[in-house]
Amino acid sequence: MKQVFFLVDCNNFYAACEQIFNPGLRNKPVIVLSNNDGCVVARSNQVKELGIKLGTPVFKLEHLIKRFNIELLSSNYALYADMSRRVMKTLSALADEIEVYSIDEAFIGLKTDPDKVLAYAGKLKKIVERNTGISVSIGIGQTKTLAKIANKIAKKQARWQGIFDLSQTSNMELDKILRTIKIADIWGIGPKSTDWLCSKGIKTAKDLKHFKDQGLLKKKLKINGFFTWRELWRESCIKLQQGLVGKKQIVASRSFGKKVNTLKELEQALASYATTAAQKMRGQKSAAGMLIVFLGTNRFKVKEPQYFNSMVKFLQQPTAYTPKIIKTAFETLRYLYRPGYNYKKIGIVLGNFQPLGLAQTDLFGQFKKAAGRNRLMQVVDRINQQWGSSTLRYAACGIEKAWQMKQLRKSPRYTTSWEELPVVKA
DNA sequence: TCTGGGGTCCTAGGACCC
DNA sequence: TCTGGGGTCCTAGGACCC
Repeated sequence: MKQVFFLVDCNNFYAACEQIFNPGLRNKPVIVLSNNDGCVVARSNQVKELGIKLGTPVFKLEHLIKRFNIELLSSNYALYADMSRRVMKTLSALADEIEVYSIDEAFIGLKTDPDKVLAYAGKLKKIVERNTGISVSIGIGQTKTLAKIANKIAKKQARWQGIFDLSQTSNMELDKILRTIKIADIWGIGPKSTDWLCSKGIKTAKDLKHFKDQGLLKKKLKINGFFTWRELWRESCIKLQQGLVGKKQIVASRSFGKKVNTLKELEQALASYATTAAQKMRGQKSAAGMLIVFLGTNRFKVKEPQYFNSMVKFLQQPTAYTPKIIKTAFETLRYLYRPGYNYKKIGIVLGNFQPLGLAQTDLFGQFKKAAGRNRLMQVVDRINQQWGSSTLRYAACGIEKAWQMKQLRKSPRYTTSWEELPVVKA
């Protein structure tokens, strides 16, 4: 019995979600766009083959889009979140230890006989695909870092059919494979570390593994980089994080779909994001002890005057009451606002969480008031959950919302809205 | 015209206390 | 009047992830 990690990663997740519910999109080049329909966040295989990179602004792709008849879609997070939940639920039923790592990835930890590893991975893959329609790739290794690397290989090299195992390779074979992995493709090694390592002549995962000066490594890449190095030697340092972990902070922010320069419009947008963030926070049963408001101009317009700023505000009483959060955010915004700029973005961060309902209060009267407010918020959340997210709104969020982001190509919420269920024509 | 959004963790340095 | 060092907490900034 030995400990192995499986990294299960959905293939082209957002594009795949769209293709499941719209068969006309299958086997076609599909791009899913970021908010405001700005740049590429997901691609179907056909688009990857065209060499289109993640993050490319869509206006740079006009010619390719026409030439190859690429389908463009706005991102539809309600759909992706629901599909993710289905995938993770299926995996959880098949695994003792699971860490949901991102919307489309999960680590699974297992103690097993080496000869059963591949069969188990095959079972995971088959059942997820059958239950959800989403195809996955699985990488296996004695550490999370190696499982990540194995997953890359499973995805890239078709002959492995979506499953690649590094847990049973000999040390010599492992080094041979690590030689083919570029330093920038290692989990935990970002652009800064890549630059530094390359300047030292370290270009592949094998080079890093055999780098001798551990002291220097620790000094430059810090403790996490050192863990990465040890994980390449099959020593597990980064543990599985199981269970539902509440967020430590919650951010809501968007770029505007049009020019915004009045305080009034900024307030409306801020109130809307504060509402979203507060609702999310109550979903994890937290109350905020702090909030940050930030705003800024469009950094790509180099000829326009630029302004970025943010401010932290601590709340004497942690609160989950949306009107209080909006009010505090407005006070903060008034300090930050400068007239005469074209603003591109505003946002709010909630943090310093305390469990909802346990918030300390100094006066009995305050306590009673807080209980009433919690009940009110529960009712609002439940109504919005059942009847659509904007059934009950705050007047501060505005009615017209000219600043709202552009999403001209959004698919229906097939799985989360009764009005938008897919209909099968007989 | 058009360039995403939402997170976590680590560390250095300052403030403060004893 | 002189003189010290250790510990903790907080915060801002950096780096990284999907």
